[in-house]
Amino acid sequence: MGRVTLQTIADRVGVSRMTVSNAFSRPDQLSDDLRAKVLAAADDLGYVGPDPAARALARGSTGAVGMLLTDSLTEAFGDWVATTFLASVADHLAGAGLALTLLNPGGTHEIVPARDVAMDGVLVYVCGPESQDVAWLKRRRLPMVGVDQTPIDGVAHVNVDDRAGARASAQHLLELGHRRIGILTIGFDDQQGIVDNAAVKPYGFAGQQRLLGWSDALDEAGVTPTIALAPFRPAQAAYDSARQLLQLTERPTAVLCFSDVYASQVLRAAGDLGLQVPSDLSVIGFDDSPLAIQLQPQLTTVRQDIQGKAHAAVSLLTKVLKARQDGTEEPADHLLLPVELVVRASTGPAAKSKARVKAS
Amino acid sequence: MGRVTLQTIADRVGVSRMTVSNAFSRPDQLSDDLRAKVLAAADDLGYVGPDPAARALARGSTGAVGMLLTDSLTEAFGDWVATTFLASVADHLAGAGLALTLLNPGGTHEIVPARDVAMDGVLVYVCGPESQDVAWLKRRRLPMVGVDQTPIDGVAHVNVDDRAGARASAQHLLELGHRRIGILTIGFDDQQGIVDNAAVKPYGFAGQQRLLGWSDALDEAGVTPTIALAPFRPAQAAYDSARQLLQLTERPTAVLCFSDVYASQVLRAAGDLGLQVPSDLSVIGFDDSPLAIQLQPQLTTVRQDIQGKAHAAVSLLTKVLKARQDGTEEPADHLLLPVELVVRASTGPAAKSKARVKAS
DNA sequence: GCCAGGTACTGTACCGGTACAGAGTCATTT
DNA sequence: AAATGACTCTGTACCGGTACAGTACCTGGC
Repeated sequence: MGRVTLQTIADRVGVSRMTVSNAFSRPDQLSDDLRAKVLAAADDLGYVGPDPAARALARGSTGAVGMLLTDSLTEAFGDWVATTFLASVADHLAGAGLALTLLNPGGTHEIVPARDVAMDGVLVYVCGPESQDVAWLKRRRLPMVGVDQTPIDGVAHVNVDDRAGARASAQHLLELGHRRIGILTIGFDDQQGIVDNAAVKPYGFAGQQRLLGWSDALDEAGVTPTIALAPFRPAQAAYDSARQLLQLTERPTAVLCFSDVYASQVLRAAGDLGLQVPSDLSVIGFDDSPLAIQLQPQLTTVRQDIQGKAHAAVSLLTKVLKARQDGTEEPADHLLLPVELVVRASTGPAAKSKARVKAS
Repeated sequence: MGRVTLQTIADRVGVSRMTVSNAFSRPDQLSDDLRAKVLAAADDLGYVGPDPAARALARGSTGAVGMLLTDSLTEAFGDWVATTFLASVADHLAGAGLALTLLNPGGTHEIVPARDVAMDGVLVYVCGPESQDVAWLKRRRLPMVGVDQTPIDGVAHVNVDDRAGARASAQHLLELGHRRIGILTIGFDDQQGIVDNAAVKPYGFAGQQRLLGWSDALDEAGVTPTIALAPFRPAQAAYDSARQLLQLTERPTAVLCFSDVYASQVLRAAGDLGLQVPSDLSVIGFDDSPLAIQLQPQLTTVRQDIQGKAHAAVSLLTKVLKARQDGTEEPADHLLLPVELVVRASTGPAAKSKARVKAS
């Protein structure tokens, strides 16, 4: 007994293969009676439905879109922002009847998912333009939307206004009277601790944009921050760098952080050093993750709307998909989503007396 | 200018289409010289590689396996166990050169991923046997491995020895002298608070197994627990149920919890009621998530090896895949992974005096 | 000098569908 | 009575590859 295909059913019912195909895929193309008969025969034969692989070839669409992430997934899933985004993307895609395929980058094997997996389009999340996988995807001319990364020419993008958010948070500190300001942001794996401002090269697009934003405000006020870096993982690295910042002779009265997670390490370091937040030290995070309100004190931070980002990315991608299908021009918009400074309890006025004592 | 296919390249180089195919897919089938020439021509024409969809049809394999989860992903990603498992699965699959496709269950649309997406096999995580999506997958006769769920006949499974873990944790309490024991476990959405023991029907396979395990030990000791339920979300529900338990006249001296998250809510409720852990109350969690050591006091809990579970599931699935390909018999093993009781600071001897006073 | 066995390439027959342009049939319009 | 059009169903030509069984040629062994 061979496999059941459209032809098997067609023979059984005594119609053409095309009619059986229509029974499944275009119900309006045949009478209800016949269709019922066909479906009954199909069911009887144990036919499940048109073979997805064959259909994908014939139709030119697969019903799945890919998602490329920089790191191994275990890495990415340790990050609240990435996880939340991914989940939200999957849910939004579900609404469009699309499945989400996770593309492991690299592929030491002869198999490179970005080259070898069939999909209708792809979301590229936090990947540099130099990524090999992105190169494959581009060569395939797959409909593509980049998210939270350095824009690539001719590709649609969704980004968050990291720069404006960072600017606002720095401005907030300035308005509170802070002048000795530390920055704890994300570096490459080999970067750790306080670094020369001229040499700072944060990791990733968001890292760069946030630094630019902080600098926008601080430069304007003539304030030169002290910058410390730490790789994203392990968390301890951020703690160590935070501690370095807080043990400077000219200890900052406030620290701007790359993320809420970094900020939590600053809080921990502050606690361990006997510093009160916000009276001795103000701390600002980024993202407004759930952590922000769990921390003691609750964190002043910059909120980004991750669900909104996912929604924007999915709808932009489906737009590109549709344009590709219709043969119309494919949008290559660069969306920039707004952020919002959320002031909570971790920031307060600069401690003037102490600052003077130390500064003199 | 049409699309570049194998034929385009074959014509250009003056060889057969088959030779071009071999140049890409079976390098040993042609001379290095010719292969280089073919690849150069391909590159020149902007050919990316064999079309994945066509290849999938011809070869009968797609390079991706699916993963079916009960809930929406946003739901699942709120769960540390599920997230960690998912990430680990993806990473292990990467090692086998496979991508992971997330199958949204249901599909209100005419599109049902479980039926319509091409894949080589599928992991089914925490889905009941009554799931429609599982039914589709079974009808497709896809190689399949179930994880953390009620075993389905003829399907390979990976489960954790929840029952033994629960038994051990209850035993631990008994050995510490506890006789008034509360249980806080997972219920369906409409179940909340203390319920009649006879009527308890926990949610999901793990929930049922853990209850069985606790009962194994408690029954043997002639102890009848007080059982409270709470849906998995929101977390507040577990808190409310925990509070009910702790405000009983005959307050339990120890609480067994479905998960570390539940246990954390018990700790919180205990704190709010002025109870000291472990002197007034012992608490045991399940999973040994990172939360367990973040809590104050650190949690006694049952450790399950989630990475190991992912590894087992992936290698079992690849085994089934291989058997399918080779035409050999497909394994339908039911693996049961061991767990381990980890005793930390949240459990201690039953407070005898108090117990007597209240009990008298 | 003949045969065995390799290597390098080709021809044919699929894989299992879908798109699209007919071709009948029958009721309605002019 | 012929034309129009809606409704059903069919035939053919792909979609872009891969498997497998040749065929032709070359090399070495006896």
